[in-house]
Amino acid sequence: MAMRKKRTNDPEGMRRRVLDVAEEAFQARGYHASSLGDLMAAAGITGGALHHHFPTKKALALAVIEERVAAAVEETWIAPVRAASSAREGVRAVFEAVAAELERQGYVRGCPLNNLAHELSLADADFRVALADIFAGWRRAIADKVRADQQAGGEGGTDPDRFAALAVAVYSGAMSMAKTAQDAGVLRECLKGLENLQLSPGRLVGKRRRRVLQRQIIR
Amino acid sequence: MAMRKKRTNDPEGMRRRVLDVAEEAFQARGYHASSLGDLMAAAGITGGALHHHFPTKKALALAVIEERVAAAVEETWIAPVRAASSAREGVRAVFEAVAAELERQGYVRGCPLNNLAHELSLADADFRVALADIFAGWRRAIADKVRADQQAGGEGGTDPDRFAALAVAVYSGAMSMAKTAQDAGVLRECLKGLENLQLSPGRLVGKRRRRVLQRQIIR
DNA sequence: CCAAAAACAGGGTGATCATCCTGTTTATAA
DNA sequence: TTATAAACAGGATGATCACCCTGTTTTTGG
Repeated sequence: MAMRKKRTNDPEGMRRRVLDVAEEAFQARGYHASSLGDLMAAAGITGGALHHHFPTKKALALAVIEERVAAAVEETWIAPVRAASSAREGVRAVFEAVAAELERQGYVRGCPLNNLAHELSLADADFRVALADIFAGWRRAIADKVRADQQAGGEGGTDPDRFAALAVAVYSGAMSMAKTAQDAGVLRECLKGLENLQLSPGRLVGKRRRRVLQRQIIR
Repeated sequence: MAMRKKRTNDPEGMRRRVLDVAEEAFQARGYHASSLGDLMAAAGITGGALHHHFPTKKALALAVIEERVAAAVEETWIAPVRAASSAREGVRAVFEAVAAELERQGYVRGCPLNNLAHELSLADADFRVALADIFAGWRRAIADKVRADQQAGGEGGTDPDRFAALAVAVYSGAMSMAKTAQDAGVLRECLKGLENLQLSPGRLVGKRRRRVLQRQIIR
């Protein structure tokens, strides 16, 4: 009697399921608190399959960062800001949408990028660079939108890079507090502050100073 | 021949040394990445001594949060803001001082409170509450200073709670980026934005809404 | 059709980790 | 002085973890 297929090889699907589970676990419990055994059980896969697609836990986390976290920032922040009528309106809309979503679901897991950035930036240089690149792209998208507004005649008194840094900082910090308090209200509070924000133009004396610190990853 | 003292019991000193190395390790590597073996070796103590003062790792972390992290926020933020000529000046001075210190030491370890908040808030309710209390005290100190400024005739158009939330959020978020980029420049960039901040008064229609989300700690 | 590689299964392994336990030394109180 | 508790020493233990290895099944390329 002929044996039926015991397995259906589906490498893309398998890889996607692993990333799904890992993204979820790293967001909810963090990198170190998520064991590969947990992930294997949650994804319903074996150690051999996991090791085939991601030889180490670090490789898996790097894939989560570069593919999933970056995509989440793109979807949640960059695309909406680009599509908005202005940078200010885009930032406002994202804050509003995130606050509404958090209140709807009833708990706050925090920002995926900031969550991993805090846990992994000092642990490994590859992690740190990957995460820093996402922050940079996030800020650049907002600053570019401000510059586009200025080309269109608006936002005369706003320094694009400064506004972008402030928007990302306020969101990151507000989300940190919201997660710790399990209360999304601080997001709305901070949004109101940002809405009333007036930014004087950056003084144009010389290029913006940028002092990169010497790297030193501890132990 | 008489045996000399083999040991000098010093419970306070022992406890302090454990907290010293734990504070340092949790800040540099995080809670889960710091093993009790590492801490014992760094502090030069035995397992028996550690277990005597802190029966579990969680108890040790809780002590670090309640005694050391809270004290760090008090020393770095609350006391300087209270002593400043105004809330705005206090916030400015702290940003400036922290940025200068980071540039001096050449690397960025991030904010102790935010570091632990991100890793532990969702992991354990006791951790979360202890960390949320520190955030609350931090914001309250700044808001109180704004109210004092208003009693003295200044800051007429600023909502105290809103300004405090924004200041803490900007600092937390800027520090997150500074840590990930290993570059303190974003702190100065965000400070400039805060300096030019104008906050319209909060509308006084009714009490400030505060919607506390139902608790749901994952797994 | 037939190798060769890719995809997956599943048990093993050494290391690490938090906690516990028994015993010894030091301080305290009666 | 003496009993009692606190303070510390140091090894034991069971669980967990990331990674590896061998073998089997499926797909692919010639």
